[in-house]
Amino acid sequence: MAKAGEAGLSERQGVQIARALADPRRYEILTQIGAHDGPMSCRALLALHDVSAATMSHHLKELEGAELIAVERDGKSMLLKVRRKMLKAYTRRLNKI
Amino acid sequence: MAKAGEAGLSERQGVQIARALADPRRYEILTQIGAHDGPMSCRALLALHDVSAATMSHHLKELEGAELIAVERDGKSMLLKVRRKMLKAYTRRLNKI
DNA sequence: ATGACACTTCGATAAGTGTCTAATTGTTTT
DNA sequence: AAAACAATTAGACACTTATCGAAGTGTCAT
Repeated sequence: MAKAGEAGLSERQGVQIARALADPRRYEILTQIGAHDGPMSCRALLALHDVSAATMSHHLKELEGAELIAVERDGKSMLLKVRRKMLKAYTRRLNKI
Repeated sequence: MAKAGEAGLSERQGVQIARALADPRRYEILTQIGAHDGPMSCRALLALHDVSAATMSHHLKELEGAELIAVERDGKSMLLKVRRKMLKAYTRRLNKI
């Protein structure tokens, strides 16, 4: 019996993750959230990318939609964390090819 | 061009692989080549997809450009194989996030 | 050589996407 | 309440891409 965390991704999830990872900026954003010490804010990411807040918001929504990041809100700020279990599930799928 | 072994992927390779995997049809093509017993031909793939030969050619070029498949020619036919080392290198990169 | 087969290339098109500015919503501070 | 701050939404634009049909290239069979 497989553990909950090892369940396979749905078709839709697979596609959404692949799409989310396909944009270089989004990939970079993901690595930056991952490398950050503790949850990262949208503001902190904006300091690292020369794009408008609207564009950043769009990218974060894609990453959240793909469930590659977890988003919490703390007052005005966002708290962003990488969902590594999701990444792991995705790579497991790729390695089955 | 970097080898797929233990060496990391270049930035360009990472982006190209992610993009290649982001189209559902291309992902399916890749799994079908992988599931096939021995090298697969373009013709065999065309039997599985309702697209023109031109479109299939385009997708195979993307997969080849990303180095996700190896392409050999045998007379009229193509011989397609999955380059699993490349997939492995890509998943290794993702799991480092 | 002629024709059939297996792709490939070209030009076009419709749909998708990354980006912006401007306007909006929600939250904290004064 | 008003101003400031953080993020979102809406609408627009430029660029990319999945797709096609048609014409081209290389290979095998007759």
